[in-house]
Amino acid sequence: MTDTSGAVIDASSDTGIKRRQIRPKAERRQQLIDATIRCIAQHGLSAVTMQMVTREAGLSVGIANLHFESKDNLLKETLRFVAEEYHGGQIEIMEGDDIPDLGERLDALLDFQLGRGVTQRQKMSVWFAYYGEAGARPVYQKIVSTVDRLAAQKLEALFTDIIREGDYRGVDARELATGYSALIDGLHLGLLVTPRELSKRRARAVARDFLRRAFPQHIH
Amino acid sequence: MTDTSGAVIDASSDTGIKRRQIRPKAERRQQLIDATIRCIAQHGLSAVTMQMVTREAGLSVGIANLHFESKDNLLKETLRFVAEEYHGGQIEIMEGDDIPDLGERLDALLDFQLGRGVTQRQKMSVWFAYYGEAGARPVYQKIVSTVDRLAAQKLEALFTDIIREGDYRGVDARELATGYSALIDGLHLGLLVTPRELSKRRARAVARDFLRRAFPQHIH
DNA sequence: ACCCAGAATGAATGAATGTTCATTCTTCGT
DNA sequence: ACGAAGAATGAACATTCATTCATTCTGGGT
Repeated sequence: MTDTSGAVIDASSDTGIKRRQIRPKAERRQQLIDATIRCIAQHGLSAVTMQMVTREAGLSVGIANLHFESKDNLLKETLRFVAEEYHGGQIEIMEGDDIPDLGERLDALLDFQLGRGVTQRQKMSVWFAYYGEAGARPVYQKIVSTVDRLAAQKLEALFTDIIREGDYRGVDARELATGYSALIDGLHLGLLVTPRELSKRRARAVARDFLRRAFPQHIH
Repeated sequence: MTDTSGAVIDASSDTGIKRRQIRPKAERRQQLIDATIRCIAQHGLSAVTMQMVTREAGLSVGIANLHFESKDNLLKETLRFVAEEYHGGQIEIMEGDDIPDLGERLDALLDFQLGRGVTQRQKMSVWFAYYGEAGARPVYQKIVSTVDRLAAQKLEALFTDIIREGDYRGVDARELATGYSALIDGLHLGLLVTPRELSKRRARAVARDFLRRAFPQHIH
């Protein structure tokens, strides 16, 4: 067997022959999810095969059905992981009291949403691959909307605090939160599909502009 | 042969047996593209098969490879059709001098973008199905970005005119156009994935708010 | 040193799908 | 009325893929 992935885990002998390793279930699951993310990003959701994923993970084909029941389930769990990572990160920033200044907290949120971690092409590809199928797959809709709703509530709460602090008039927190979320999603799309036209730098500027127009005292 | 699609075209005899019809190439192509759109919306891009599409169109499997060379090509042409329909409609409104008032023209644009025609779940599903694959398929990226760039230019031009007319200060047409486009994309996403949380009505309100904040004299 | 629970493997299987092409059928010009 | 051009058909074929499971292997417990 030729190891094309180059991911030799145990190179105890210099022969390059990969030794079988036994690892706990949780670790293998994560390993497979990570490999799935890379495969979706590189080949697209519709082109992903089990062989592709398991080879990317440096494992055999049987293992995927051992830890996840089926391909469908693996894809579902991968979406859940990405969704929770993204929304979890946002929520942590929004409700975290480690940043007392509300303006700075907004900045941190923006940095997270359009910064290194999330905006990596890999993660964005996965994100939108699922969005694309969501129209036809209620399961995906449910996974996304569950975490999405919580994040939306936290954002609304943060905006409400900011509106109170800045005594802004004629601004509806809920509507503004909806708009901001949509704007961020749209910018992610732009970064993914037309990276030539929209740099990450400019995307950040656009998002900051939106916030500044709404909360001029909090964003400089 | 049982006709499950119920699309009996020629019912000249009351037997219900579908008669073979010969139609010009262009018509069949459009028929197949329309069927493809419906299939993608209902089953998702990754689940679409040639059998599914041709049955939906009420035709035989061979016909698809007669008018398009391959499945890949059919999907490509379908994307091109949807992209041109959407962006073409926008551009027509933006550069159309049949609406002299710039504020009204903005309204018309918004109506088109979040109105009946485009926001149908069918079209949105198709739109985002391709976005999802765009990360891995340069062909899709190219098709979308080509029409996208033109629409972005027209929007920037419209905004520039409005800024001049309203004498708005501290507003950059290009940046605002990027933001508005992203906002509309994001709202489409919300309508598709979380229709429970975001109604079409509210999406329109959010978009109007964005425009009002930027061009208060033009949007009431 | 030995054993065994269960983790890991990958060849085999069966189902599904894209594509081909020999054949049938329609239409239209003459 | 006739014939030819080419549109339409769908059974057949080759390929690809998800899933299974008999077998092999590993590492911790005794």
